[in-house]
Amino acid sequence: MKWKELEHETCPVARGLSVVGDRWTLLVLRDCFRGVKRFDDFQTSLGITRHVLADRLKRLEETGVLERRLYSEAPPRHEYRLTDKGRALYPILVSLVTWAEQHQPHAEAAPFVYRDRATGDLLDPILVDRITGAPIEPHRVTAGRD
Amino acid sequence: MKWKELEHETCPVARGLSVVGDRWTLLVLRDCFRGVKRFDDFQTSLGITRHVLADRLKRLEETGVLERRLYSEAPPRHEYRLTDKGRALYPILVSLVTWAEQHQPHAEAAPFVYRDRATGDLLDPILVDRITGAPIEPHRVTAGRD
DNA sequence: GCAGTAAGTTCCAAAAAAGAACCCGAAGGC
DNA sequence: GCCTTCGGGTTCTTTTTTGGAACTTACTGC
Repeated sequence: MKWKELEHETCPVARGLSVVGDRWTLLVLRDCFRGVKRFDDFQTSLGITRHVLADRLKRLEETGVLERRLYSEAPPRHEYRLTDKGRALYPILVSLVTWAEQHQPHAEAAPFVYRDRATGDLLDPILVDRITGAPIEPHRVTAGRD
Repeated sequence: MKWKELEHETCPVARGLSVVGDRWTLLVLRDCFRGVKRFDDFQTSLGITRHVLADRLKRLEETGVLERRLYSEAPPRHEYRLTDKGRALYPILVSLVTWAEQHQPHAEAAPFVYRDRATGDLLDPILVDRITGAPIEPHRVTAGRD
């Protein structure tokens, strides 16, 4: 199976990965959520080569995750912003961070945490059903097509 | 930045991706959650080359996500099972599936859904705080080190 | 008119993945 | 005994992707 063919797979994992399954893409998106918008800021923040960065930004724009907008006419300058589709990736990033902090911790760095912006309370992210609030765990659910 | 160096990054996104950020790894894990355990079953299910599959399984074992256990002495035969650390990746996979179904849908296939195994009710996975139940969204939270 | 800046491109070398064939140690059929 | 099959890999060779650095374009400020 080639990478390009993934986007037309019926499996939703494969379709998701066709957009964000690449080595750099989620790191680019992490920066987007941190407020990074410009090419050179991504580049210095990530240490990615300009070549690969240009390609990833183009793909993310093509898939509708980022929007490329002109913020200066002369000289032409662009910035990249998350679309609604892009912001909807947030739970994936938070789940990844939570997992990494718990199971792949860094030896020295202080723990990385999420807090409620209003109250400052520590948050403990967990996946539940929107209606019942029941936790979503492998042994409690079935996955499949309707 | 080289890929191998990612595992010692302080950023939790980078550390998480050092384990699951690869093209194939999450597809292998998808199969694990579906109950696939044997080398050849992964290979035919994924269409991955045997070479790359052997490498991914080895890495996943090394990082403690999968456990390789002998189920036959002669000839020696192994199977791969999720550890607790591996099962803890479930929210990432569910978040990815949910995002893909909503924003990257397949033209023809019936929708892919999660159901409560006991009641059969449709589930709508959402990330919330374990204590308060408040949804975790970019504009409501801050992310950083303690 | 020279240096600096933002956003890329281009070129070449190195690393990783694809694809296919091959290997090993049983076990089963005949 | 000999041949084939099966599970679980390893070894090739060829493409594709990355990495690294230099070059381009269109301004601005000094």
